[in-house]
Amino acid sequence: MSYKILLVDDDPDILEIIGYNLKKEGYEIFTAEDGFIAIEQAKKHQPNLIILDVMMPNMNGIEACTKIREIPEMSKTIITFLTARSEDYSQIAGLEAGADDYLTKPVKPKILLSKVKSLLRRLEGEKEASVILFKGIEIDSKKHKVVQDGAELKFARKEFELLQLLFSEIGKVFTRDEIMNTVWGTDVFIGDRTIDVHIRKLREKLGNDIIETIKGVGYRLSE
Amino acid sequence: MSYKILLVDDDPDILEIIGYNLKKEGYEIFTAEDGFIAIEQAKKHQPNLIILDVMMPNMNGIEACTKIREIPEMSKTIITFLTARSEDYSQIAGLEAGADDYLTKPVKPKILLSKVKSLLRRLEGEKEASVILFKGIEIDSKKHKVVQDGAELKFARKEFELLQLLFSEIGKVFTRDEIMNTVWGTDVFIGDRTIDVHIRKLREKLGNDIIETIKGVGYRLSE
DNA sequence: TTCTAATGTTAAGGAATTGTTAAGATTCGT
DNA sequence: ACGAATCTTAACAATTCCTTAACATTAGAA
Repeated sequence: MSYKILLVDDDPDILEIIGYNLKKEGYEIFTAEDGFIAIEQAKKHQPNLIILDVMMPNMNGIEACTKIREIPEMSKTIITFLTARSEDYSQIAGLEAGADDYLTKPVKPKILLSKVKSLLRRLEGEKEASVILFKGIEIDSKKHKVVQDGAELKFARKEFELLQLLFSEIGKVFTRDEIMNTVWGTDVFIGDRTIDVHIRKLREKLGNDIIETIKGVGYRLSE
Repeated sequence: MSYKILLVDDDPDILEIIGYNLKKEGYEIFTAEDGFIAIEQAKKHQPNLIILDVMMPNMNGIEACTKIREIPEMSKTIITFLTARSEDYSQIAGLEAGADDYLTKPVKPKILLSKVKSLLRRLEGEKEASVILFKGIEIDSKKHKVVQDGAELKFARKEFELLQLLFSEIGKVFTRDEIMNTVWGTDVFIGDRTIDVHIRKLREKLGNDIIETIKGVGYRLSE
């Protein structure tokens, strides 16, 4: 299996150089030029490793790291910082924000590669995913797999993301706004009925007594 | 607040190693060497997280987990299993016994720590669990759920908002103006009877001795 | 007590929200 | 680039909720 790596730096040259070296080794590379894009990309691609520049416009690396760590599916992702010098400050703040390691600029390709390899080795023994079980439904977010009473059900991406959201806090009511912001993102505008349609698809597959409508409020899993 | 963690394993070395790493992070650690002791310890210390070895003499981890889950005060406790890899069955059996996650041996300290942190992060959100309890009525605003003596009652949106308002300050008299402004907003004009009708709906569902009318003033919960 | 303003009750119509369906648009994998 | 899967939209149906109006009842002042 090829690992996915997300590179985040505001300097396109660095993205280019590091990206080139990592691609050559067979990794799948995504890039982002600031913290906001990084978070989007992280959600979208669920990388195994994120290399995050500390100093960036908009949202700096430490903030971005904190935000990414708040995403449940991202708890197993390894995050490493990229700092100009090995400043004490960034090491401490970075590690507290949930980073696993840090690299210093300028990055030498050989060092980078051995570091990346050693970081990813950690994942080898760790393939298991966070599994949620509720009402005979088992959701494995890493494997993108849902099993109900022993039988596997197939869900398309948006469906699965919606499902994950609802299962992330069993019984909580998720408003349409929350659903939109989480599943579709804050900058996408979709019609009113789109969410209904996806809810319907979920009910079609899971049965009608799993997802409850709270009219005027939102949807929740019925306990 | 420091979290309490209960470690359960029949191998004292593992208790020692994991315990050391977690203590270093500021967690309060308790240990047990088999399922029976684990249950005692759990009752005594009410830990936030239990890390439970599956294979143990006397009582194995799955049985222990089931028993612990039966203790009402322990319903919010997070339980995670510790398994030697490749025992697939224990994953399924474990999750059905009520575990939230599982770790595989051998455990690497950094992975353990990030896992523990991410598991405990779940509790953060639940802490502000906006649940009010009064006269056998439980209101959970996050879940938009009302339970009276174990049975769930359904409330439409406006009803629920009105209910929340009354329960927000038990015993306080809320004037019609206050109710209007809070539940309907300042720019909506509704007739005189609308509030009465909603109050009536609440009484219909909750019983007549919960909400009191103070004529000429407003409504309140009767203490 | 009597009278009056305030509140209680009921059912019905309309408003707002959600459900359903199928077709067109988009994305994805090969 | 093509077909298949997925996503979005729009039109309409179904449902639930909110409000109102008309009338009944009650509490408290005179």
